[in-house]
Amino acid sequence: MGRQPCCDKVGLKKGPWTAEEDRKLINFILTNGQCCWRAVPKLAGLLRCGKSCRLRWTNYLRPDLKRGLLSDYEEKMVIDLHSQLGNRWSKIASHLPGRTDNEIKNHWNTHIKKKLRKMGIDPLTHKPLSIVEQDEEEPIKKLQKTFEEGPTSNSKNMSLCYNEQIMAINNEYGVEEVPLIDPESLELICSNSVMSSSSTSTSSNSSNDSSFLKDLQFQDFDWSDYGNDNNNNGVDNIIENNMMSLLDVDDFSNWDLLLNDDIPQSSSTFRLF
DNA sequence: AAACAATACAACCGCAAGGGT
DNA sequence: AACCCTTGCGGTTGTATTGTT
Repeated sequence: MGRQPCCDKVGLKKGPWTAEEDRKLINFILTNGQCCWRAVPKLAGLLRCGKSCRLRWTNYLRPDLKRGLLSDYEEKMVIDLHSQLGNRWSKIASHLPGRTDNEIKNHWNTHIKKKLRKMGIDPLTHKPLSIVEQDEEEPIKKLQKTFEEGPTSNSKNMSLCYNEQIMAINNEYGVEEVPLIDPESLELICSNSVMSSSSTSTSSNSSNDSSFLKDLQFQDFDWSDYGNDNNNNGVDNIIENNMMSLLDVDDFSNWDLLLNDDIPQSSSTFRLF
């Protein structure tokens, strides 16, 4: 028995959203609020599945979203939170108002990972790469030892593929991607982490001390009630109680642009409440 | 100027959690 | 308890853009 698809995919559109589709979705959400995403495409006149609509709204069209690159402060927060929470992007995103889990995940994979590696930090463990490298060199050392121990029944074959095996190990561990540590930058990192830990009473490891996270808490923009009501009164409640959250937005210029076939690219002009 | 490669990010996919019946 | 449905999450892919040769 196969899994039931989230929606009937026959005839549904995939790929990038058009301005017209965005306009339809925004108009629908503005009029009706968020409810039962499965029904949204039909009601909004979209040839998309509900899941796609939800993602488009939460990751791109929501009025409280910031656009543009993460600031240095936000980036530092992401790194600190990631060291404590790991790849729990939604949890990390909850500490960064106006940023989505998807956005943070993408930024992590494209920018922060590289930055950390350049700084000599392993993005996975948040430890200096020298420690990681020592561990990673073990398989290569073992292999070298095997070859140094003299001929065996299959040494001929092994010698033929020694380089390939080294390459395989390097590929597996990404050694070629790992730059040597610049002692200066490492020192800088360490001193920074000492400073941050002394100022926030935490270290960068996975300690349970939550004071650091408390320090990082922003005033939340509360969407929790918005659209979580799935009963029949949901829409009315949403419109009555929560749509003001949307309508309190003090500058609709971005949406005006969008509704005029111009997708907003610049940073958010929406106010958080 | 064209072709190719690298990068950034939007969008998709599958799975799991949670709530309702 | 079992099933169904919706939503949320994290990993992955696809594609547009930018950089390089």
